[in-house]
Amino acid sequence: MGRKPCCSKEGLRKGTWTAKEDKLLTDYIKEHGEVGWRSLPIKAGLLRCGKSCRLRWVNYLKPGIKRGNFTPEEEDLIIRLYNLLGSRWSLIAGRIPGRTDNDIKNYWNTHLLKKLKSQGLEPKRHKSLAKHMRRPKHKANVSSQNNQKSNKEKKKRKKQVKIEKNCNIIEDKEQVAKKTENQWHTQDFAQKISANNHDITCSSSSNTATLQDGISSRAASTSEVVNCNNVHCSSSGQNVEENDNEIYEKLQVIDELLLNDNCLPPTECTEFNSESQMLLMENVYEEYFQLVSENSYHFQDYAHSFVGFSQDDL
DNA sequence: AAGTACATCAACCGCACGCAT
DNA sequence: GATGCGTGCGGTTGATGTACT
Repeated sequence: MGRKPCCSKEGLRKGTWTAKEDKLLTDYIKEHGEVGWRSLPIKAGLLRCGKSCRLRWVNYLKPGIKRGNFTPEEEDLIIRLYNLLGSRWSLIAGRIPGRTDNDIKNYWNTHLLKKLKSQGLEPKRHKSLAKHMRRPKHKANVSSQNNQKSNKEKKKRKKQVKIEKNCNIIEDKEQVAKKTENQWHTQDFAQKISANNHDITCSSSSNTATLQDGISSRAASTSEVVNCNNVHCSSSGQNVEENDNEIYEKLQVIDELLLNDNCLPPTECTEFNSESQMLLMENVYEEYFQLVSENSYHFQDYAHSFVGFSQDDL
């Protein structure tokens, strides 16, 4: 059965937003928060689709959004992240405070792509990465958690079977990939990540609890692929400060990998030949970005030292 | 000044996913 | 398990601005 449209199109305005509409939307969200986009336009007195409202807020009206030119540091970071993640703009945006995915996507398509082409450094598209795209999990509310417990158990098992299947496929492709000319490039990088795998696989704190399951299963599958068995999980009982330190250290490890030229795949090798290594990196960075987004409050100083953003930017 | 080509970026669209029923 | 809803994502479009002839 086909899906209904997100909202009735009849009588709704399209195109550029007026100052009056912006004010209505901003005032409503300031009072009620970012909830219920579907019903928001009616409640706020807007003749707009809920999706349109969300987009306007997220990309333009939301406080903290940076306007204006990108700095060379931001450019550099975007290029590096694109090389690693492909066109996963939301993940890239999550690493660049104040910039939206739409902004970065536009900037990439209109500026950076041309710039790189003119330098003969046109990056290859990461179609295979997009294929494996996964969005971060929503946090379930308390009442629904109990109802879904049994379903979760079933899904967990299903997921495990799927992971095991994927591992077999990945191992086969791994063997093929090992025969390629660029083997040493990707292997070297993957080894560096796997060497630090024990540092970035698992943690638990109140706000990373939903991450635990995903990380554990992913870590198990990826560590199998690269023959790294140092998966361990810290359990509850740690205080918040210890967890913060732990996460902080993990971020440092990954940032080092991200920013150290010696650890990055060479620019001429932007398309990873081994799917398993690609998946490994994807998982590592997904965990990384989740950690950043879920703990951004704790790492303002760290972000500041990292790319020179001021605390006001965060 | 008028017409055209090109550049920019806000906004739209279709799809995928998680969750609820 | 099937279905529908709400949301978020990436790709694309089109309105507007700017440069050029």
